[in-house]
Parts: sequence; structure tokens; C-alpha cells
Amino acid sequence: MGRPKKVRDGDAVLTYELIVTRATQLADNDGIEQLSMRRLAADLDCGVMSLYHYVADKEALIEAIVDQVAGEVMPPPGDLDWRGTVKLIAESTLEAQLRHPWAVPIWSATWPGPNRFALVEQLLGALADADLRPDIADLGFHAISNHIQGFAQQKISFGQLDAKSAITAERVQALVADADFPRVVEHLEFHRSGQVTPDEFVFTLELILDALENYDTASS
Amino acid sequence: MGRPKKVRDGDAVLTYELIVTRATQLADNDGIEQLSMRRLAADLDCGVMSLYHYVADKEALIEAIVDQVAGEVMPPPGDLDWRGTVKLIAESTLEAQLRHPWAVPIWSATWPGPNRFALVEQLLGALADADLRPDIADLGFHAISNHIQGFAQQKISFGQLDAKSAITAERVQALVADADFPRVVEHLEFHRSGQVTPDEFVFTLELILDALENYDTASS
DNA sequence: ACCTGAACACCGTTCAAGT
DNA sequence: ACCTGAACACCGTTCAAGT
Repeated sequence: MGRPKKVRDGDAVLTYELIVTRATQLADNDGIEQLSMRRLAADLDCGVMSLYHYVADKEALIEAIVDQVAGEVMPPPGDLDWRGTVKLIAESTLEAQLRHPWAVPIWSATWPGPNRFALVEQLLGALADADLRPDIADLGFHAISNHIQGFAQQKISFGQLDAKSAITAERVQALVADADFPRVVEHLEFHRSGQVTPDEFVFTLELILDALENYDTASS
Repeated sequence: MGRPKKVRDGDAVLTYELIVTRATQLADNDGIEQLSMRRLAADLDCGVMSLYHYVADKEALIEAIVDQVAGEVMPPPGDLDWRGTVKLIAESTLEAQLRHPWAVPIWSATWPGPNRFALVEQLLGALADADLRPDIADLGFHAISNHIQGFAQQKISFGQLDAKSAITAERVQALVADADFPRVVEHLEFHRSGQVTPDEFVFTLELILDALENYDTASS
């Protein structure tokens, strides 16, 4: 009788969801390079090896927390046209990624989990509604994905530029002082000064969608 | 008299270039996760700590080998129009990245070295020749960069799909069997079957360049 | 079924010391 | 200037053993 399972902190028991959630928080707070099985176990107040009953290895854990982020993306309502649907998916994905910057560089390099597959399914579905030529739809899917991915990475990189990090500030200084790459310096300044339109994300996205639509009508 | 420096393997002496080249080879052969300071030192037949006289730390080494890859990109000849220049830069960058797949996921996440800055400078220069509106040029720069980056990652991911790796094969099987994501499965099949046009890379690139040009002429 | 400590085979890097 | 071994503070994971 009584609980057969070990009880800790009231009713909390070691769980796949708990492990993944906690690991995500750890990555959010300290960066993903600080996430280790040992630190995670210490955080969860359990033995290191207990984790391996819920997760095959560290790689699987990383895949799980990336998919956790993918799970934060809002599913689009069903009553929008395809362009509106694509736009909502893109914006929501970007927001989720910016909430968890560590996920961005590994997003496309890790095997997708169920949440990310669901996301891809939604985007492919929206593009199917556009009735594009199959190869144009495929190209569009990748162009849109790349745009989201690249914009998130860009935002993160430029964000670190203005951050407290004295070492990058020093490096930017060196770059400007060298004067070997005037256009790069100008480009950095362009971004730093906030001259870039605040909604460049959807602006470029619309440009992509226009190109897809135009190509299709032009050739059919 | 005689050589003041320690000589190993005939005339070979420990050198920044030697270290970076060797590290790149190690990453090429065994993957970047196998690249450690200790293995690199063993490869170079020197003490581990000797490396630290040429390289600040492992992060600096990683930046150096990514920049080594950027250095393989062919500089475009000066007598082309801006579209031709952009196309050559893009193709040459893609080729270099596919020769060193490990560099792709970290490419945009690491601080650029001189070779990568030179590359950015060239691309910005080509776009400057196009006389686009500054914000369109900026957007174009990122769209083109994202396209190269995303296409390389895509190619690598799908490449690993057909590779010997039994574990991904198993996972694709599971995905198909689940039938939860019919469009994803269809999309995978589309790529696997080689239905995708072989030059989708330049095709999409041209679509981007068209969009840039069209937007500019339409609004000026 | 769930949990675990000890042990193994690794890491990057500091420090103090050699030539 | 260039090189280095020992030591420190970590890693992920196997294995054998506990409840």
C-alpha cells in the first residue's frame, strides 16, 4: 500500500516531461553548453543514471528539448487563406525560437520530433492550398523555412553584438579599425542603428510569397 | 647555430596554419564532435598545451577552421554583372560548405574570421552594383545568405537520410508507418526520389534576384 | 519497474616549470 | 619564445547492483 514510487518534493516524481522541461529551463538560463546530464540530475535532485531510464542518451535529450520549443509554436486557425496561414506559422515559429536562442543553431541539424513534424505538416498543408506547381511548392517550403531560420539566427547574432559581451565589442572595434571591409562595417552599422525596418521579417516573407505566386501565374 | 626551433618529421614545425589545417582534416574525417584538443595534439605529435601557444582556446580553434572553409570559396572575377557575381559567390560557397558539412550548422553561429568577412564584403559589393534601395539590398543580402545556408543544411540532412546510418532509416520507417504526417512523408519521398530539379539551388536564387530587381523597378 | 553509485574513458584548461 | 606534464574540475555512459 501507499505510493509504490519514490516521492520527492511533495508529489513530484521523475518523469520524461519533467526532465525535458527542466532541461529546457536549464538551457534557457545558462545556455545549452552548460546543460549536462550531471547538472540536470543535480537540478532534479536525482542520480545521474536515473535520467537514462527516460532518455536514451544526451543526443535524444537535445532532440527532445528542441522539439519542446517547436511545441510552443501556435497552430494556425483553419479559416485563413494560405498566405495568412504561412505568415502566422512563420511569425509564431520565429517567436518561439527567439524565446530559446540556443535552439536556433541546432534546429535544422537535429532529427525532428513530433512537434516539429507537425509544424512542417502545417506549412506543407498551407502551401498545398496555394495550388502551386509541385516543384515550386517544394522550393517555396524551403525558402520559407530558410527565411525563418536565417532571420532568427541573424537576430540572435546582432543581438549578441549589442549585448554586454565586452569581447565581441572589442572585435567589432578591431574590424572597424582595420578598415579592410568597409561594406561589412557599413552593414553592421546599418543594423546597429536600427535603420532596418522593424517588420523586415514579414516584408521579406511577402516578397517570397509574391515570387511564388507570380512564378506560378506567369508560367501556367 | 643550427635550427633554434624544435624540428619534427623532417622540417615540420608547429605552426598556426599547421594546427588549423590539421584540425580541419580531423573534422573532415571523423566529424567535428570527434575533434578535441587532445586528439589534435596527438595527431600533431605534440603536447596538448603546446596548442595553446597558437590558439586561445577551443572556441578560437573552431572559429579558425570554419574560416578555413570560408577561405576555400573562389573570389569572383571582376568583369561580371552583379547577378553573375552573386551566382558565382553563392555556388562556390555552397561547394565549399558541402566539402566540410560539419561547418554548416555552426557557420552562422560563430564569429566570422577574415575569410568570411571578405566573402561578405564581396557579396555586399555585388549587391551595391545592383543599385537597389538600401533596405532592399540589405534584405537581399540576408535572403541570399539564408538561401545558401539553408540549402546546404537541407542537402546535408537529406544526404544523411540515404546514408548507411541504420538509425535514421529506422526513424523514417517509423514516421511513414505512423502516417500522422502524410505531407511530410510525401515531401521526404519527393526529395528521396530525386524529383527535385538538380539545379533547384540556382533556380531559387534567381527567383530571389528577380524579386529584388522587380521590387526595385516597380517602386522607383 | 524504477533508481543508483562506482568506475571507465574521456574532456578543456590553469599553473608552474622546463628549454 | 616555445614547449610541456601534472593536476583540477569537469564530461557521457557502461555495468552491476539495489528496491
